[in-house]
Amino acid sequence: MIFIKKYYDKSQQYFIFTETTRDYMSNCIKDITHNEAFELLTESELLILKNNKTSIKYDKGEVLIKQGTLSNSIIFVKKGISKIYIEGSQKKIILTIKRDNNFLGLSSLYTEDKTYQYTVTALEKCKVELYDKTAFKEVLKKNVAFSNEIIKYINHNTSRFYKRLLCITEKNSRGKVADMILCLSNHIFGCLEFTIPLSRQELAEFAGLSMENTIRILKEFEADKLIKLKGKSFKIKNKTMLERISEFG
Amino acid sequence: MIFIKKYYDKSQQYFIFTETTRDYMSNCIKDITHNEAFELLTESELLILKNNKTSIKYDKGEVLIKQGTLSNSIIFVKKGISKIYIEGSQKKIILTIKRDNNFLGLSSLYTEDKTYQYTVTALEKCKVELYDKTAFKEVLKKNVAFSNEIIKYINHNTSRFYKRLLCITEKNSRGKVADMILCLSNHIFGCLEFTIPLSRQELAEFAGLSMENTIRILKEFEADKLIKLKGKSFKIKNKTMLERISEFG
DNA sequence: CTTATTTATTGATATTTATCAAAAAATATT
DNA sequence: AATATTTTTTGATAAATATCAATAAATAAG
Repeated sequence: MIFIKKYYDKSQQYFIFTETTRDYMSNCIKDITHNEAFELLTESELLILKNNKTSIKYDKGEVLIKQGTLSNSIIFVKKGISKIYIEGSQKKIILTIKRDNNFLGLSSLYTEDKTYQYTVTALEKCKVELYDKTAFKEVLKKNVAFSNEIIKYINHNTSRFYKRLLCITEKNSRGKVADMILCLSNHIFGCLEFTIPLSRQELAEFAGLSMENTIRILKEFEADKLIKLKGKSFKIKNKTMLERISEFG
Repeated sequence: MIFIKKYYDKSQQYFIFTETTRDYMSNCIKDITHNEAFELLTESELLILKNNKTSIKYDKGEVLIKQGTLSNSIIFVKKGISKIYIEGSQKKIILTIKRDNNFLGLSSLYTEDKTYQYTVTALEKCKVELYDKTAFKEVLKKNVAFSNEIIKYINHNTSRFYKRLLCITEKNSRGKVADMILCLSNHIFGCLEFTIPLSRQELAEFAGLSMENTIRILKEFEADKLIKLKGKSFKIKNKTMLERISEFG
């Protein structure tokens, strides 16, 4: 039987699940793809982008965007998984993991600070298109529907971060790890069995915990038969319980 | 002599400041005002807004925006201080405190989820203008410069949240409290002596700590002659040291 | 002005989580 | 295949922080 430890529950040291109708705040809101935006462009606008486009392939581990450098490009990832993270003075925190058909660098479109706010590195081979920011802005000026679609993507990211901020403040370490596993399953891989392109250290940076703590909780989940682990391959065996740990932890 | 306690510093239990050139990540990046956006509009566009505008006054404590309700308005705060916060299932976290001449609700402009992501309440009397979202979007569609200015505001908020996320993950409790005090001083009140419209509980929600812990650290800062406290009135006596605590804590 | 109620403060304590250290396992290198 | 190196895991421990409880102070209500 699995319980969730709660702070200072006097009557019983462990908290047993009860059915309540709380708002369930998870990092795991579904991500949206960004490819529809291009369909809003006219031939001439597409041509502007085409003439200011560079197609590049990145290998695993290579840096697509480096925090602090001048943001001269808007990047569209056609294929591949990448991690977006902020580098602090002591720690790193992975904001999100992005799949195919996503823009990178939109949050640096119009800002006083002309540098990228985060670093992006490829977690596997990535095929990307670099658009010159000036040209991209030109198209943005010409086409209001396109511009609004871009606002939509930016706002979608923002609402993800609101949730993430709350999760980091509110959830305990088990909740964070459960949430991360569900996030990987639901939104990155879309299935219950997957192999992560992340080290344990990176998992910790994603969960916002120390590596040792993250590992310990993963092992705990394994002992409780919630997941099955083998190196980087994960198998979710009791999704309902993971959801409850994420919700109540 | 003031030291900053560091985790497990073996050689010496307390960490003494050393001059390094680290990136200093603070929540306290300067906020921008949003009134310039209106200057980009034509007469006819201003008229559309004017015809879809309601002017309202809110008293202290009243709710301007409620998380989860349908986002039918874009709000422009002409005058007054308000707090923006996310309500979790167990905790609240104050995202930011906004002054005069700021838009609220921009992050709900274009989203699948048509509800507000956060709650906003007045910390003092507020004079606001409610714009019908449909009309606001109509103007956005007509005027690209306006649209881009709005993107700028949204992105500015985003970069604030990136920093905030990092601060919450990286800083210890003293660093968080020091950072909060500096934020209030630099960007909300613009001076070293100010009276906060926040309770201790709200300060804790702003710092992301428990109320008791927040109070204890405030008292500690007072004992160390960094600040002077009297109820809700604050006086900063050693800004340099606060900055270092925020930086290294 | 007195009493009730809320808010702020302090102290003691428990829990969570990070850190350190060392071993085991996995991967890379020769 | 043997060795070196890195990553992962485990155990022990310390520090940070939250919680509980009780008191003090401030504010509101009668």
